[in-house]
Amino acid sequence: MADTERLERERSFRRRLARLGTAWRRQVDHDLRDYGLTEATWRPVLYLGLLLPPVRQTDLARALEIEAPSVARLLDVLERRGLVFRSRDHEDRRSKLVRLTREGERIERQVRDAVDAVSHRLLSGISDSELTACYSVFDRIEENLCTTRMGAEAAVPS
Amino acid sequence: MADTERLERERSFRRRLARLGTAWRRQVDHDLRDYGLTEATWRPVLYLGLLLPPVRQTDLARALEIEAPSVARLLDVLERRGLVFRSRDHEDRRSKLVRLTREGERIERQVRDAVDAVSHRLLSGISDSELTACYSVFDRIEENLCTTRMGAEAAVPS
DNA sequence: GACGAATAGTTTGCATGCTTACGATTTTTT
DNA sequence: AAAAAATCGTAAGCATGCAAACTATTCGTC
Repeated sequence: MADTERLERERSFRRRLARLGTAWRRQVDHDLRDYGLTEATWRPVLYLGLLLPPVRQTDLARALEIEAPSVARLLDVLERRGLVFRSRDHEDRRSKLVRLTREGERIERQVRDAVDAVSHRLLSGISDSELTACYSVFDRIEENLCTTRMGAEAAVPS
Repeated sequence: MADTERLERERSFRRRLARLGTAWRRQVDHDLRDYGLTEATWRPVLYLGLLLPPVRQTDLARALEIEAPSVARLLDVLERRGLVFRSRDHEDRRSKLVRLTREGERIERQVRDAVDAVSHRLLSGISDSELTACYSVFDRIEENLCTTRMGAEAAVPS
C-alpha cells in the first residue's frame, strides 16, 4: 500500500536530515579546530557579532537556543581566553552585559569566514530555487514543531 | 550584487538546517523520556533492530556514526538495564557480538513507533515530491562533504 | 513600604560526545 | 616461525549539553 511507501520516505528524510546536520557541524568544527576553537565555543562568538548590544547572557542563551548554565560556562572559557568580557548592567544589577574584546572581534571575523566557506563548499552545485524550496519545507516543519510544542507548554495569545 | 544575496541564502540555509536538526532531536528525546530512555540511548536499540546479526560493536559504531568508546559506554548502560547483551565472538576473540534481549525487542518496537510518530507529525502537510526534492539536495551536499574531506586526508587513486 | 513571585546568573551533578592510551587478539610481512 | 602492523574493546580525561538548587535582584500586589 502507499502508506508504507510514505512511511519509508519519512524515515529516510529524518535519517538524512539528522546525518547531514551532524556531518555539517563536524566539518565546521574540524576546520575551526586549527583556530583553537573547540566544538561549541565559536557559536557564542559568532552570535555576539550578530546581536545588537547591549547583550545580556539571557539574550545570548535565547539566540543560541541553549540553557543559561551552558552559556555561563562557555563565557567563562571565552573570558579566560580574552575573547569576551562581562560587565554589570547598571539598569538591572542582576544582569551582566557581554561584549567581544578587540581580539574577540578579530576571531569573530575569522569564524564567520570559515563558516561561510564551509557553507559555500557544501552548497556548491545547488541552485537558488532548490535552496528556497528547502526553506519552504523547513519552515513548515518548524511550524509543525511549534504547534505540537504549544500543546505541551501554553499558547500565548497575541 | 547577486553574490551577497547568495551568501545570505547559504547562511540562512545552514542556520535553518542546524536549528531544525537539534529541534527535531529534542522533540524525539522529549517524547521518549517517558519510556525511560534518555538522549542517545534509543539509537543503539533502534539500530540493533535494523542491522542483520551478527553485529559486532564496531559495526554498531559505524552504523551510529559515533566512536567505539561511546558505543561501549552506552552498551554498559543498556546491558545493565537488560535491553541488550554481549557475547564473545568465537570467530574472532577480540570482538563481542551484541544483541537485543526479549525486553530490548519490546522497547525497540516502542522506540520505532515513537520516532515514526514524530516524523509523521512534523512532516504532515509536506508532499512526496517536496520530500524527494529535499533528498536530492541532501544527497548532493553529502557528496560535497565527501569530496572536500578527501582533500583534507588523502585522496585514494582508483 | 513590605512581602511573595519572577528573573539573572552561578554551581553542581549527570549524560554523552571525542581523543588518547592500553591490552588482547588477529593479520600481514619478512 | 617470528616480528610488525592492524583491529577490537576498554579506560581515563576533557568538552559541553541538561536539570535542579542556590543567591541576588527586581517586579507586582497589597
